Amino acid sequence: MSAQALKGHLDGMLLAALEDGPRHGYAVMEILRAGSDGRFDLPTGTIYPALRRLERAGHVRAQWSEEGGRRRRVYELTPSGRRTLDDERHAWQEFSSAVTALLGPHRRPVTS
Amino acid sequence: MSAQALKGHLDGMLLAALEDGPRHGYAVMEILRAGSDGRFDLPTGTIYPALRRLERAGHVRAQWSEEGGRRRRVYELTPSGRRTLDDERHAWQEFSSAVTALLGPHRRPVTS
DNA sequence: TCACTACATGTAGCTTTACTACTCATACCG
DNA sequence: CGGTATGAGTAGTAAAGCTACATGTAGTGA
Repeated sequence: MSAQALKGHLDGMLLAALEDGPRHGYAVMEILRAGSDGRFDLPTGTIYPALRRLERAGHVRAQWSEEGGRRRRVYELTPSGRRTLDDERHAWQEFSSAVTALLGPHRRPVTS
Repeated sequence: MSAQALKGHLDGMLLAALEDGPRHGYAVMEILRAGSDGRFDLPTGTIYPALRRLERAGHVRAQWSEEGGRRRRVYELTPSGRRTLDDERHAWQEFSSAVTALLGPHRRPVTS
């Protein structure tokens, strides 16, 4: 995976990981890793700042929780986050179909 | 389309636009615009530097041509460029299927 | 003739965003 | 007691597309 491939597509995936209920950062990380067959094995330096960004943007709400001596920051979608997720899904559809069309299948020269 | 969405995916599309024969920058720009139904209407400040980058990387070869008082820089794929295009196609498959899986379809709550 | 648009190429500086490389802390397992 | 998994974070860097410009020719309509 190219170093820049993720740019602009991470937020949507983070929001999607929170869609089915509140999750803490580490769990979101796992969801991305498992849900991509290990392809998105993102460093903590990517995921935590990204979640902070979403918080600042008002798309998620965060809350500290202590459970079994384990300090966790649990994130939850806001209504704005749900709307944004819808938008991101739509944008991804548009974007990916355009790239797929342009990249096209490899047309090998006819070898009749 | 998000400002960063293209990051890391442009090179492949540029190479693909050159696959069927040499093209000059402006023509490549048109191919991207037309082939994406107007979604990738990229500014010249994006396309020309990107082509230079591919040239420096050895993926395309460039040549000036004068035709009807029109000064054009014509780009052509190198063997390395063709290999890279194959790689980019493969990477795009991997990437887009992973994103699609994670973004997922919107599962609305059952409304029985 | 004049203005506007399409064609054609380019650069300098900005911005965004993911990554690298760290720090800190607890729980668990051998 | 040492290593790994869990859990959160920051500072600084690099990549790459975008904005806003400059430059020039050709064609078209008023």
